[in-house]
Amino acid sequence: MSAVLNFKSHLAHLFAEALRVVAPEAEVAILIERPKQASHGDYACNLAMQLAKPLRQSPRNIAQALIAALPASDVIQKVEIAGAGFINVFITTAAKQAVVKTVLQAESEYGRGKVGAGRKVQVEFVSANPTGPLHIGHGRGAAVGDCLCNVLAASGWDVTREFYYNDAGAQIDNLRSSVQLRCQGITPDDPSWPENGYRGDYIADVARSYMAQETVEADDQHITGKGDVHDDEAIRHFAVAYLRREQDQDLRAFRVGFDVFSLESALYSEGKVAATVENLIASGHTYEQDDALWLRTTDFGDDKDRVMRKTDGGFTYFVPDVAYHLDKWQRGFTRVINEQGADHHSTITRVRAGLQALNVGIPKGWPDYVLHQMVTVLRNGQEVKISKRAGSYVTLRDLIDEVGCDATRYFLAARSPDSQLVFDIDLATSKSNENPVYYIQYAHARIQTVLKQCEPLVFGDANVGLLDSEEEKAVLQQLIDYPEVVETAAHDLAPHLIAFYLKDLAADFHRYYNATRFLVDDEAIKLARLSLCAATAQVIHNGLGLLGVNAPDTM
RNA sequence: GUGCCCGUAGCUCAACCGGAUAGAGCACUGCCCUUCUAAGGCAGGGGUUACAGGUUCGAUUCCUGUCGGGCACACCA
Repeated sequence: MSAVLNFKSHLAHLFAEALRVVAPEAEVAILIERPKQASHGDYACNLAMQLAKPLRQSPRNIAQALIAALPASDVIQKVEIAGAGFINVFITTAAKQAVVKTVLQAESEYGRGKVGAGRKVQVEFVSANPTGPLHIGHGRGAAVGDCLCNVLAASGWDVTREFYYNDAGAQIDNLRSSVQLRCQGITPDDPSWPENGYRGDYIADVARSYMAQETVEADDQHITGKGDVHDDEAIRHFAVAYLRREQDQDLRAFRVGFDVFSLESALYSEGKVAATVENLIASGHTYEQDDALWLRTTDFGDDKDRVMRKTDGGFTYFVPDVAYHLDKWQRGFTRVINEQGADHHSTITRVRAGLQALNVGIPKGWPDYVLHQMVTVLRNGQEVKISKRAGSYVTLRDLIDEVGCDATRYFLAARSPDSQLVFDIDLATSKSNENPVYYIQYAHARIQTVLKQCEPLVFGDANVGLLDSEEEKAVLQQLIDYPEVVETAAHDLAPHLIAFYLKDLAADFHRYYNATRFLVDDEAIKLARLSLCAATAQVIHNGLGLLGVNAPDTM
């Protein structure tokens, strides 16, 4: 039996052959697509319409010639010309049925591809400042970033997940002074509370813990509170460790892990910031003005030059950022993707400009960025304003506790990062049935229940040729599509495509389930149907795995 | 004012980097459980794809402009 399952690329090759015969000179892209309507076949090619102009012939005539030149293939049942000149291809049912055995043999490997070819890619995401708990915006970054990593890994990339801590700036000093004031019993409603001090209750928790001389564990370090109200350095050290621990715990509860944690403070202590500044000066793209050092970012597409070293001698934040990205490059990551909130988009130009100015062979558009738009939270039909300073926000921890990890991850990852997201807490909790994640998980659970009643099952003997109802063909086609969906999600850096796909697969399965009885007397039919069920469950399992969502056996 | 993202059914979103009659869910109406999980399925109504032009065989998709929403435009991070 022919093992061709990637019909799209198979057909593309066939049409390329036909094109060489019909119009060897033509330079057109061969595009095979899935028609929306079943009557238009399984796959369609628009080559004839594209060739109409250069060949000065009618599309239908060209289509006729292309079909005549199309090499034979045992997966093609028939080819038709339709509409203005579409070439519609129908795949034999037998070729589609083969997917069942392929899935059952490959198991969790089904859908994994080799496009990445083992190349290294580093994905930086979350990268929250250690100045407070993770909020829902970080949650979106965590969900999107983690799924993106999973999808890239499934496409054959060697993925490194990295978290960058801005632990060395003005906001850290802010944190320190806020904690210090709390240690002294001063609260945010006191008139002496600084304008930009952190007001959240968690600051009081940090202060209490510090004064009680508790020990926190973060990043393999044990830090014990000194209890000394006047030791700035000890307070800063403890507060950062305390909040990092909180973030680590939240991320673990969200099932997100990292391979590497990078610290901004380390870039300073290891001299990487100083070295980067020296190299930028040596590059000739800097100048002194008004007692400050400027980088001529306008040489690289920025709309104005940027200060590197302030009049007070400190560096602006993007200088360590450039040093950090140079470090990524020197670690051998020719591909880097930064997943961030859209409120950081102005940094892109500056970081890239700094890297270009260094002139060390870094490509112009490096690194890549995936920016997710802002998340609005609705509670009781009202928007919850997120403000870290005012201390009002919805934490990731709240969401995990109230909504659950599965639903939260799905909700936050199931939308294009380019779109703003409205997270309605009441909808996600009180009416959790409406959440599509349950719809998908339910399909998986239903299958497991059915399979459990017939164990042990040996699908090797299953006659998949018996699967030819409309509902069965729809499910088969979905299973065939899965590897391509994974590949597209990785290529487009669009993990939400997995979520949409799973919803469609679940819908086709539920339709099949309602229309068909599996546990029938005819053993051959029963085994064939159960093999399709098992293959469907496998793909749901694999897809949900990419989203970091569980595939439960019972609900 | 400048840059980036978005605008599709009453609501939340799709439409495979230009394709054929723009699709789901929620909500609304009516059906389907003595048999595998009804957290499910079937049927019905609901649209000038914000607006106006342009590009071409063909536009929700690309280009220009207008309107509307969000984000960012520091010697803050």
